Amino acid sequence: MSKLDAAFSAMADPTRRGILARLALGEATVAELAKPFDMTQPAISRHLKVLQGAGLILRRVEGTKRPCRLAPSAISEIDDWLEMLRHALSNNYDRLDELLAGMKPEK
Amino acid sequence: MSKLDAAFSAMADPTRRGILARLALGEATVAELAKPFDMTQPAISRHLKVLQGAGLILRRVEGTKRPCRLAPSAISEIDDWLEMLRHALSNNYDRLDELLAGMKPEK
DNA sequence: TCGTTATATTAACATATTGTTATATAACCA
DNA sequence: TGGTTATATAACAATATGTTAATATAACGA
Repeated sequence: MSKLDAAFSAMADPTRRGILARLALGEATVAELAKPFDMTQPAISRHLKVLQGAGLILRRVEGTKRPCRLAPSAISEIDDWLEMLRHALSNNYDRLDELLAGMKPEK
Repeated sequence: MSKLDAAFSAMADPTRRGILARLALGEATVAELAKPFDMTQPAISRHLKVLQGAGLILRRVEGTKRPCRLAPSAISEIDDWLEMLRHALSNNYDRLDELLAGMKPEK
């Protein structure tokens, strides 16, 4: 699985986006991250594994705790790829299409 | 499924990203989109359905053809959400990260 | 050491996704 | 008309994903 596959796929889950949103406020432990969700701790652990595998979060060891935080380079690959679409959409590549679509005689 | 779920999930597949990349160059029919992939036409049709469901592409009817193009608002919701992470990552909200990183009271 | 806390791992299961083939629909063209 | 082209849908198998429950590991505190 490519890095982009993993990153987009990880972001596709609302629980995981919730976790990322929480981490945007700062570091948090697994228990802290699990709190807001109506979900078991193992489920959260697996979501964290997915986020880590996608390079979106980093973890450290502090006693029995494993605080998580956003990976500094988290969204760079995603952003790079989206830049291609952004460019296509901001320039008038698609305007010509729209124009042609509008001019086509209806049946 | 939320809009964001659908959008991220749609982008998580390399075939669908390939289709989007092709559409960034301009409108294309289903057959044209299917060409580069070692995959049957029905499989491509389903990928297109996923992309359309996620609001990433638009389609029109032209005879027996169904040309596809990027939806103008394609990545806006994704971008909005990523902006939150971008902001969290650019500002050093995580003071602990800052401490661990350099121990410098830089400003 | 013993019990508690924090987290990870495994097993079992249901659901979703992705691909295939076969067939349907609908417009075009001779 | 009838045949071809362009695309969609149905049915199915294989695989992936997400959840819970049960258990394991590992560090803390008394």
